[in-house]
Amino acid sequence: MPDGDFLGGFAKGLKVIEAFGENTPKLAISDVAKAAGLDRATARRCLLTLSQLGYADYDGKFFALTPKILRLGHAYLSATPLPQLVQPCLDKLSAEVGQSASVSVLDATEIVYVARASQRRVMSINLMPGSRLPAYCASMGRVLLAALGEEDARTILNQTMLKPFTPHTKTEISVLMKELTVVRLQGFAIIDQELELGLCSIAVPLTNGRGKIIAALNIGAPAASVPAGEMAGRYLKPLQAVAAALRPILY
Amino acid sequence: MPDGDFLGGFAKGLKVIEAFGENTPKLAISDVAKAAGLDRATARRCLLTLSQLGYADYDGKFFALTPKILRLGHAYLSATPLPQLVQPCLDKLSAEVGQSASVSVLDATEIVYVARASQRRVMSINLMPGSRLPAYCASMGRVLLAALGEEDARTILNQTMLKPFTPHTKTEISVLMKELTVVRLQGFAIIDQELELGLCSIAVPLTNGRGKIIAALNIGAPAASVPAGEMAGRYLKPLQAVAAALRPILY
DNA sequence: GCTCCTTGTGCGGTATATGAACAAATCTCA
DNA sequence: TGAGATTTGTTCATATACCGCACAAGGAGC
Repeated sequence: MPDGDFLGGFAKGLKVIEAFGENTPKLAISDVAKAAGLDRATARRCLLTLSQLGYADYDGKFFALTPKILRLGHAYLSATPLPQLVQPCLDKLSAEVGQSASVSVLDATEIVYVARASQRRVMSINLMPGSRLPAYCASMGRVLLAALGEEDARTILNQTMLKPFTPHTKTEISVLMKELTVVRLQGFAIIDQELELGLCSIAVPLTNGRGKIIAALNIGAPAASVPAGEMAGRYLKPLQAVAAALRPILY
Repeated sequence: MPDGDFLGGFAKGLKVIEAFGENTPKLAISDVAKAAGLDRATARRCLLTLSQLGYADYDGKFFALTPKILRLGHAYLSATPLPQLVQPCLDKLSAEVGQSASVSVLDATEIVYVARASQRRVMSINLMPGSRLPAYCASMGRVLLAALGEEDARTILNQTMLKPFTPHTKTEISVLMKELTVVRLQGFAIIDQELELGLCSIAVPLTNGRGKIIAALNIGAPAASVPAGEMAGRYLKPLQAVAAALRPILY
């Protein structure tokens, strides 16, 4: 069924790149074929192409991506206005409150960090632009899901593997939906150690000049020094000030 | 001429993604075709495919990449051991000396940041994992070029657009080659405002367990607070300590 | 209204995907 | 250790989908 304007070969190649995930730096042809759901012959040609273009290395047995592959993602970060516009504000905010600050957008069920100013590390995972977290248990995720409206948010939650990262993680759709309503009303979201023990965070939406919510802004802090109850008191105003300052320059 | 194992279509698709560069967040079909050197019909099919897969947005006139495209590059950062292994050391180093520290690798004529711990911002450009700088005028670039050996380094310099970013930038191949010899002998490189006025940096190579240089590690500091002459005295030992600590765990 | 530039669309020739069959390596278990 | 079993990599023929050209249609600018 030739869709006319859909290039199956290209799509398969992209799947091959995505086959290289978290814990799989080096993959054999069959591994890739399995991970991407492709025929081994097809996977092989994609990999050899990547290798010839310098996007992958091949030692005769395993393929591994090269740093050149970063060009693809970096095309977005350097081309899109959002990361560039918010970075200076993020730096200032982070220095002001002495905690890490980040901006992220929604991609399906995950939030994607597009800019970040990190203070001392409090999380076990290392976040950077391009990093992803499940939306349902991240403060920015809650804000962005709330912005979608009831129905769309529920659709996304239904697609999500709701797994408890800590004993505090909320994993029931009804509970999460109620939480989203609260977030929508109060205009911010607070996460108390739902993603990682010892970590609290608070997020507000970033709206563009026309009032559309296009991203979220947050501050994360160690629960030991800033209990969840104090997050709003300490950080809500600075966050809202930055959001207000950014509004006119965002599109 | 069917190369047997090379997928032209896939290669073209990747070129289309790379067409979205620095100052071109939104591109029309013809723009992409021109930038990537493709037929308009081909560019159009690639773009529509990207759009159908969710990697790009199409408003009927312009295409723009979506955050989903970051999955491609992030596959590398999260899959490759190097960034993960060095990040903790980088954080410690950065906190210790109170300056930004980074690790990068070489990709053709450019260095690519694979990990970074940033202190207050001193550069006008915002560096993050995936960012690129020309190798010839960056301290880590000098280290990595020196590691290549005379001949390969010269080849790369010949491919490079040697442009003076500041009055201090060295742009003559003979001068640069001599500089590389010095770097090779002394085991580190210092850049004094060659990339940006007011910025000095010092870099050392990172070797793996078998003695091969696989990356470079640097510290950048404002020239105002740390003149170039003091860079080595202050930062060389900490850098070398980190490099030595990393050696056994790098492969 | 005219031109120039851009976009959308069919069509033929050609390169590419497919799946099975073969070869080579790796594993398993005596 | 060695032979069979299993997985893996590669090759090949054919049906198919893709490439690029040329033409038609839609806007933009003057």
